[in-house]
Amino acid sequence: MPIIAKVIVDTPAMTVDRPFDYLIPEQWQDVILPGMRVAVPFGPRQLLGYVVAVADVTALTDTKKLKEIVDIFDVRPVLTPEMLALGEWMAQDSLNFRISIFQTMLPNLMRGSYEKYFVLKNWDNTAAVKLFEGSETLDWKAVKDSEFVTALQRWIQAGDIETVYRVSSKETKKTKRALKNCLTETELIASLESLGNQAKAQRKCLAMLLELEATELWVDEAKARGISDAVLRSVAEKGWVTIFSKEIDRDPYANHHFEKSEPLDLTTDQETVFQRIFEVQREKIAKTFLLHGVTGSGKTEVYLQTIAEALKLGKQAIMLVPEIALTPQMVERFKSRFGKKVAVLHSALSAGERLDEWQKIEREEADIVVGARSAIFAPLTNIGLIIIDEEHEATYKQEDYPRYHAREVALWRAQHHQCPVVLGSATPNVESFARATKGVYELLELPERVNNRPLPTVEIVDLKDELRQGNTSSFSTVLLDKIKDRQQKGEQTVLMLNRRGFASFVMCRDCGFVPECPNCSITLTYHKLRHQLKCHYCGHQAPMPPQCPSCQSEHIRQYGTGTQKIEEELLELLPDIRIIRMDVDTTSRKGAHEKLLTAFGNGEADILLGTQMIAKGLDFPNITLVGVLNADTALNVPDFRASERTFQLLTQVSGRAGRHQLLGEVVIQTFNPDHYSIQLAQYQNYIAFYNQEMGLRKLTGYPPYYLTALIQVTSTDERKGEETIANITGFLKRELNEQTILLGPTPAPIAKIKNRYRYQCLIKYKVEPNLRDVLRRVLETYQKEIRNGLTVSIDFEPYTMM
DNA sequence: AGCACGCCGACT
DNA sequence: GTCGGCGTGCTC
Repeated sequence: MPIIAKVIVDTPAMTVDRPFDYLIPEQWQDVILPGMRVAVPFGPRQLLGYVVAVADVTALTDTKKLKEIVDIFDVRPVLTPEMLALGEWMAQDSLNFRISIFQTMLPNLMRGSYEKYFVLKNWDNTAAVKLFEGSETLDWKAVKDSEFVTALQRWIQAGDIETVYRVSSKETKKTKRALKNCLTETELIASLESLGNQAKAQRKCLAMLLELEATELWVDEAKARGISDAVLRSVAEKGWVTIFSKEIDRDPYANHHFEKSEPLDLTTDQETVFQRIFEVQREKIAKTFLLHGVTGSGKTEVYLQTIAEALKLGKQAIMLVPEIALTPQMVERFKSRFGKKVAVLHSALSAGERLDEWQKIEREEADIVVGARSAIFAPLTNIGLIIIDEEHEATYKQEDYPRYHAREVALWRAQHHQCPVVLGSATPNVESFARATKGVYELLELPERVNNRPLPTVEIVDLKDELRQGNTSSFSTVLLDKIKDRQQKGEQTVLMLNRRGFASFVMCRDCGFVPECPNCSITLTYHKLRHQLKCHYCGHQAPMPPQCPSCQSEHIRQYGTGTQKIEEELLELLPDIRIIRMDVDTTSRKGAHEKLLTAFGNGEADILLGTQMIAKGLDFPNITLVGVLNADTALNVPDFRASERTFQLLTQVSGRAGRHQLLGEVVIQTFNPDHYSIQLAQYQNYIAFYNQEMGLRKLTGYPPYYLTALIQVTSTDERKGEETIANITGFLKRELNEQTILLGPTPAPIAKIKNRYRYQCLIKYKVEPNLRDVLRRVLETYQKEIRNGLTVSIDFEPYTMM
């Protein structure tokens, strides 16, 4: 009989990132299992914790220290043994805290909610009774900032009051009012006859109940049939029906109807790819495929059919898509093919909806999970296939704690379940493609668009020439002519404004002064709506100065371009053009994204104007022109992946044009027409891009030729930060191989955020078997410095180095 | 992360 | 003398 539970407690700190032993009270001795959530006393507090193991003995020498588990929150484990093992691996591999990992694996509502309150014990203490306002308890929050804190401390010492810490789960169920018929058919008829003539509404109600086959009915529905609340109350009073709250699942797609779709015929290429994946599915081995298919080559149909095979084999499947591509269009495709078997997880769900979807998976009511990054932790127990669409997308890497890459988690789970992983992309991550050429992954290709649709023709426009010809607008002559042409033909245009590394800022024309955030080393962004300057990192706001604060000149104005400004500019050039604008402003409301896309799909606009969010997943037959207004802003970012990102973005957005009957055209406007990432995007020539990029990576010593880890130090004290990063770099130099390259120490590209100075050092290495141990030692050393406003963080294979 | 414990300066 | 500041160590 296990009497000891090993528990990871809810405190994300290095010193407690290990299991603590607790006694299992007798009544729970065969109830508590690994993976369950419990409440445990931890120091003076009570915390939520995850049982990671049960045992007969404790390794603790002083067994008097053992405390008992005080509460349990689950009847069955919420974390499977697989998830516990995965969590352990993630903790070791990425130096994450175990508690943070477990919490990301589960819906937010399963986290603990904490209460602290006082209980009055001595009612003779009149001052206390007064403060408690005659009640037995007093909430800590109500007094924590008041002048009574010292008095309370005194009373605790005297034993007049006690502090109570309580942890509970936040889970709630959504309920809906329902009515239950308490009468038999004969009783119903009798009651009907007993009613007087004036009780027409009650008669109608009973008549309805008679017709009803079920004994229960939603109150909503009764109302819809013309039975009012008042009538329900009177029949309930007579005991004929009871009204109660019934738990329901929140189904975010409850009001959608999905047309059933059938598998499409596959092209020869699709068939070859499908068969190869299917072969491995039957063999039940862990193998990773890289599916390189040009835009419009029908990757999604292959996904759908391999998933169908997984189901036929009695298995389940996970399909990850970038958050931004988790559009209603995408969900529609899955729901219409697989119906109720699909669970969808994305950031637009409310906490309750997310919990319900999770539970639907846990109860094995869903066999297919479609979702963004964290859906890789879906509690499926019999996975037969994992697909990551647009595998090159940066959103698969979580950049804050716990740091993880969904691709790596997918590979781990595939190993556990012995099933294939399919990484799909038109523009694979350079590292992934390198692995495919080396045979670590198996390369599968879809080189042609379905129905032999040609790729769109791409024209590159040099904005320097436009300027020379005196065109200072955001639209080149070529692009504007083509837009006009489409408008006349009734075809549609997608315009993308690339916002990466780019925002509208303010500058003084006379002295060049640019307003910066006082807390962060970043230029302030101009917001037209409020006529304000805003910092995107700390939220600092300032009014737009009427004069230059530096030279008093009035020639201070906004530079750079936002979608709003583009919209105005275009309306000035083409007054009768209909534009739908998609950016953070117009899509922040729930469902707005879907609404705008539907409107565009219905032909309610000539132009869809947006930021990167429109580059993916759009599939409308009438789009024949794609314009990229500024292709190169992403090139100016200090990041070794800048070219790769630019190439990927341009290729993706170009792929939106001419996907169906009509031919597509693309216009790319740039100041760097000769840059290889732009040149090669013109022909969607991934292989040429890959080769060129690999040459550069080799020369500069970046992935995949080197592995990387980024150490970042932040400090409120500039000197201390500088000192610390220097010490760490020195330490690393001593501990690591001679061949390992250390870039730094240097200030981070954004040298200050929220008044914290930032420094970094990039480790580039080939073989470092002890790297994790060495870095763990670094973290341990500076762990106590957190108190002095210093943080040290480590990111393996970073995606952004800002 | 919190919280207690403990060691120093400035007050009744 | 003691109240309360915050540096340090511990939590099964």
